[in-house]
Amino acid sequence: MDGAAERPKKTRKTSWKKDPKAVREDILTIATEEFAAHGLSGANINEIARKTSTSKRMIYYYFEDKEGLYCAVLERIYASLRRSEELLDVAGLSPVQALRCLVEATFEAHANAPHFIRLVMIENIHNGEYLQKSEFIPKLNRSIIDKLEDVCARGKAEGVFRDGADALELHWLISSFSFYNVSNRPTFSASFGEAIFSEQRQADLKERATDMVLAAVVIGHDPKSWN
Amino acid sequence: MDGAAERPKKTRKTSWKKDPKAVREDILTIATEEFAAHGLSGANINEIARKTSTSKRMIYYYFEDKEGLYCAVLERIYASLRRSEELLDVAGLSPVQALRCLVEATFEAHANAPHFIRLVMIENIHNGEYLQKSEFIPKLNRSIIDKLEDVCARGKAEGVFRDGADALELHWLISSFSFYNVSNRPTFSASFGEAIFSEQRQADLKERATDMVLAAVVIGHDPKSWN
DNA sequence: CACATAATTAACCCAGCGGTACATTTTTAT
DNA sequence: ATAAAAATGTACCGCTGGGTTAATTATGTG
Repeated sequence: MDGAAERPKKTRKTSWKKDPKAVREDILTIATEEFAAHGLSGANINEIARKTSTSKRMIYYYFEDKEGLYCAVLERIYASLRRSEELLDVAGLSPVQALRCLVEATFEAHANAPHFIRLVMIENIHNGEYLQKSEFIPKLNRSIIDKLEDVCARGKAEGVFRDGADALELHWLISSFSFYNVSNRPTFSASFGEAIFSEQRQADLKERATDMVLAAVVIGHDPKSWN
Repeated sequence: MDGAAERPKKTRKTSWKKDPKAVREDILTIATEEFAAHGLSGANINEIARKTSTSKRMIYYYFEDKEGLYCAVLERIYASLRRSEELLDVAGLSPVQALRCLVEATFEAHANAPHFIRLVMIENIHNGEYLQKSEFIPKLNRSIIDKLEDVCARGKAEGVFRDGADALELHWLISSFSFYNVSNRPTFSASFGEAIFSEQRQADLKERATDMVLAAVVIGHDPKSWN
């Protein structure tokens, strides 16, 4: 009706700071929570923006689009977990003790990184297509394999590990129960109760699983002889 | 302009069959694929309807809303997998052979049920909230635990299994690598290559993992004595 | 200080998608 | 037969949410 009233008064904030690095980090931190909580399609850009100390526009400014933001989140959390793996030093331990240490550390690291677990689950739902695009992710993962290979080699040299002991297979195995223990807790609890997720039972499980990994590589018994 | 033309000719199909059961099943089959492929929020009702031989209206008629459809899909696939577990009969085997058989069957069942795996992953992303609502799911899961308990009891009675052998822990362990092997294949491949997913390596892995489970329960070696 | 450029804000757009209204047709019960 | 109930089709709606436009302010550089 009133033509003059159409143009609203542009009463903007007249002053604000600039801090690109902090803004980027802020967005990534919030986005990590939201993607971990709701998945790629489930997460809401408006909601992420709202929880941020900045605006939606900045998300698109820095990350292009929703997928770009998701990729950045994924790479960041992968890098942070792998970096913590690199800190492990088992060079001074005997092969058996070194392996024991690696298994326990992996189990605990997974238990303490729920966001990482959830994001990896989500990425698997998407068939790993975003991880595949990433160039530097494969390089990151060498560290843990290198450590396991070293331990295997030493164990074989000392005559305590069987010849077939393989670093990649060990990693597959160790990761599997460490990951599953966190990732599938909801459905496992729903089916079988929460008992095994008590602190005590988790410690038991960790020990049992560790023993088992050792049993898989240490010479001294022959599963084929059992019946 | 033309008032008379507003009302379109209702040239409907003048005859069609009714088959409620088939329509319901058709919807569930398509919905299973779509939810497994795209997740709860990622799946699209219009798309599901399009792939169905019926209309969107029928989805809401039978399943109330998107969540209702998702729950129905989840219960259906859970039931089908558990039903196949019940067919396993290891009562005639020795405890060691029975356990071996159960582990291998579980590993293979998971490898051959990608939709189930993906839906469970998705349900875990949603913290198992829909599974918790279900009344008959917990009952379904008794079967496999019962079998493991029976095997454990027999193994202990015969003096071949250690005293601490626990059915639930065993199930946790067996499920973990069986599930992870399928669920995390995309990210694992992206990080470490596809090598271990070849047919041959999978068979090796299955055997190795089975040996390990046995090592965890069979008396005859002592992990604590290793160093 | 001037000016280009980087960073930021506010307001808006619009397609896609979950969900519904209502008419219509088949089946079933009496 | 006939009416009630179950099953189905068509068209539509409103809002959510990813993405954009354009203006504005801070910052670095010669």
